[in-house]
Amino acid sequence: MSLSRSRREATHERIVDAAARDVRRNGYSGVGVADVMAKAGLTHGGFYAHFDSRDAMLAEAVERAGKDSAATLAARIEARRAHGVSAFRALVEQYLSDAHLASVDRGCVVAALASEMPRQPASLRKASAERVRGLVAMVQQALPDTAVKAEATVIAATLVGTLQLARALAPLGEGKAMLAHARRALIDRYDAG
Amino acid sequence: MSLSRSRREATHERIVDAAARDVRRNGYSGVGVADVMAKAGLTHGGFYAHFDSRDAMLAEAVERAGKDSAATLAARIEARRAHGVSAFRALVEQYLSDAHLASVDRGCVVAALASEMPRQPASLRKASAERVRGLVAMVQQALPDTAVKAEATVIAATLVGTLQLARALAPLGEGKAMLAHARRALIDRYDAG
DNA sequence: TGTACATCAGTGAACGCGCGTTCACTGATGTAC
DNA sequence: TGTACATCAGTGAACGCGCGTTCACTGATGTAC
Repeated sequence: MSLSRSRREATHERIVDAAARDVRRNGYSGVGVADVMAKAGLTHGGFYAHFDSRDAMLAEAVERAGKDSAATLAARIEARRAHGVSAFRALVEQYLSDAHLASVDRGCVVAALASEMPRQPASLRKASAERVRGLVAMVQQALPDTAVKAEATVIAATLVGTLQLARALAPLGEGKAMLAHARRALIDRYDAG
Repeated sequence: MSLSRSRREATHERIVDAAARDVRRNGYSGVGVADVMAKAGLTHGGFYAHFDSRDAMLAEAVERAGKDSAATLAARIEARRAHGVSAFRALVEQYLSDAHLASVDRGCVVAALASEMPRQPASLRKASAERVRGLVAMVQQALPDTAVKAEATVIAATLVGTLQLARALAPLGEGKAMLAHARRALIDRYDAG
């Protein structure tokens, strides 16, 4: 039984992982049950043994996507701090990096989904809003411990907005310049030291 | 013939108008052919006499939505300038107003769609990217004519990001406070005079 | 001015496909004795 | 240790619905003479 439970849980993880990427790449409405199951190496029939509904899976996927990218970002910040870079600078440089511009499906779930969040059913909205708060908290933590902490929401909004607009313009080449400009503006403003 | 052409054109306008609202309220994938036609007072059968495809209609709808909200915003800015308010302050106060938070379907198309733009087919991406440039141009125009003009993209990103995050958190009450904070931050920073 | 014909915007039924959901079944893993 | 039974994760076919697209047709508007 313990063996079978761990197997079931491992399968569940694989499904959520696949969905966490698909939801960032394709949006809420672009995640298909059969598709996700296939990516997890399964057939679609077994889906409802794992989730009550497609929406329930999406809620888990959003949470997973948020926690994954938060962990990646936190690790990156730590690594750069070890090299003497400030947490805030590391956060900005990572969030607004060319790599983040390109890898939507591994990146920030808020940037990937923000404009769609208000249209989701309640349970999904809730899971999504939680990711927004997570991002704001992360920015706040990276900020030097002064009165600037109050600026966390505006900074988070600037990060998200910049990445989104850069992606919208990306294949046309204007995206990277936009990122570079925003990196400089934010670092000059909040990390002058 | 001139009469029939104007009738056809008037119908076309009605369809695009309905779609311009629906695409902001429901996203690209939330716009249905039959739905839009019904809102324009028609049956769905006549749709393909007006557009080559659903995507072609969406491209027109995005353009229309952008130009409409830009015109509304410009008029609002002019009105407030007549009362001695600076263009930039008027822009920020209008864009980050509680009214704009609530009325997605009449508001900025970039804020309504940004995270979905990279996922659209080429023709739609192009129309959408054009709206991003339009917004940046509008911000640039409202900025006092100094070196700050270069900040237009970051400011546009902050406006878009703030509105989106506020909407994502809106029903939970955190949205309005977020807007108020961002208004103050932007005005203090760029409109201190 | 009036009649016959042509054009054209819009109608409504139907087609086809994708996709979420259901369900009877299979094969493997675990339990009872 | 071995045999019979129970549990359970996963399979694959099928259902039902929404929706984009097509098409033959209608009724009204405009043109020819």
